[in-house]
Amino acid sequence: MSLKQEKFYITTAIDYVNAYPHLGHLYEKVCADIIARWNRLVGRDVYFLTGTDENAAKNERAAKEAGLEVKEFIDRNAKRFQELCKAFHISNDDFIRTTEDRHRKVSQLIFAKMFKNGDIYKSSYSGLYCYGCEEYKTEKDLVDGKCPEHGTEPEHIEEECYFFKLSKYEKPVLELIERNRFIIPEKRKQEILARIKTEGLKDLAVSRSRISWGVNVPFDPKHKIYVWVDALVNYVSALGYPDGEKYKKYWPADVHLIGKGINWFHSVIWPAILLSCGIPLPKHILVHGYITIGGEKLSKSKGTAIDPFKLLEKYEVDAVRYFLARDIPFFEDGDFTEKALVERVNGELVGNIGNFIHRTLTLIWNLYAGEVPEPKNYEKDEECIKLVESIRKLPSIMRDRLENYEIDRALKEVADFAIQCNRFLQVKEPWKTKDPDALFICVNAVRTLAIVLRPYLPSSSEKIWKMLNLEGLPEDYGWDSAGGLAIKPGHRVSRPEIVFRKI
RNA sequence: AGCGGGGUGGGCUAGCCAGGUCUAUGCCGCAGGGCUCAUAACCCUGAGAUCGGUCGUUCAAAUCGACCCCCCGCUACCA
Repeated sequence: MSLKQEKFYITTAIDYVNAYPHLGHLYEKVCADIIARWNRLVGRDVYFLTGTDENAAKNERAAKEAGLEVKEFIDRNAKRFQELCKAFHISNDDFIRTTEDRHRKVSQLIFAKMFKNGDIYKSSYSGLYCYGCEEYKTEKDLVDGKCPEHGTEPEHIEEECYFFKLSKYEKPVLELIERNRFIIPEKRKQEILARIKTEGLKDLAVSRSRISWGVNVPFDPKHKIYVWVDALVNYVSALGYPDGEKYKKYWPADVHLIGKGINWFHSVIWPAILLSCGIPLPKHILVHGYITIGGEKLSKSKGTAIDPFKLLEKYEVDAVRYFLARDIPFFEDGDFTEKALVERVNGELVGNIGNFIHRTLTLIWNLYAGEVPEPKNYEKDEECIKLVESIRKLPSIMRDRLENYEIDRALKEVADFAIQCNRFLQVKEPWKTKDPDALFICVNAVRTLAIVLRPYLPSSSEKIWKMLNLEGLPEDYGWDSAGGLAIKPGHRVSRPEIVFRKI
């Protein structure tokens, strides 16, 4: 059976580099990583992309404030985002920076293509321009009609720029969105739908003059390509569009994972751009919620933004990953507090999951010198049957959850499973009864845990796997193998070590 | 304002779409007990909510409908 391996291309939004990464950036990457790793585990050929958005004119200002050259400034910050990925074990296959040549030339190519297809025309844009900020302001940016930054009234000016005929694509885009599960979840789909229906699609200004940082419009270098158009292109430029091998293999994207704030660009503008260029459309726009800190929105100015690197000084990578995946409802906003983190990790990851793993292995050493015992008749014992059944079902229950991107709920299934395992031990009391059946099943339950935790807690999963003294890694056996009793009697396990420590 | 989502024991939360099995789930916390293999872990029991309010549909509503109150999100550049 040599079925062609199914491919799976997932992207995160690319991050603005006008500041250092915060918890929200990390959250998105962790979620994408879990999805990517899970898809690898079920056997798909995964390509996982993340990166940075570096062509925004705002970078100029931010750089000036930091007292650095723009290039120097964005290099420094982009590096920080790359380090973030490494530090949190994000398994991205590539990291695209939009200032790279490979991106810029595709950005220009796409723009040229839209132009060639008659979807870009020159007109004039008028708006309120703040010379201090060097950018247009909208009404709501202003405080008492003044730029809050400079305290000056922006001037009403008019300039030539290029427009994209977004309006032309209203119908196909609407049809696309009405299609089931293009935008996930439903809630976000309704928001966009409502907006298209009430406002309709207006042509979009896609070039800016008066700025010096950015990508030139290919046929008119006095203008820079609008950052959003440029940014979205990263999803194909990173694959080597138009004729790169990776592009041929992985495009269209299966999932664009984004925050709710940029849904419009991904669900409306991006498809319109692709339609204009005759490029196939992505399959799903997956919209997650935001993290709040103590109930407040993340805000750099209020100082509520949390530095993920600081977190690592106090907590282990997998503790943070566990909390983010488990406590933040994937499709909703979720609150971060250190108290909640500590509680969740100590109570659930350490107390339940970790403890079960540890006590199982300890029991095997205490009672059987590290050798998995030969079971007698677990097929006839009611308690045993129940747990074996849970082992068998867990991967498929989680699969249902994960196919729907219910990352948090899938992980809850793991926690519930561990609780059941602990109860089972309590009832069977193998330390008293010396019942070999209980431990035979438990050691297999530990193996199940190692596999299902693999996407969430890659390094802990590996530790558990090694402790069980199993060959290779979970991915060599695949997701569904988690449902079996693959550890046979006579197998020797290693001495238990603590995997999850209390914090 | 328009559109969308939500209000469930002290905190968080499941259930609501397909009404009865909800005498409402689970976690944290609290009170008591058990066990002692385990990282003072784990297990059991208990107290605690009439499911935002009012009215209605129905033999039957947390679940459906109407109205009201409150919270949140989206409405062109914040993951």
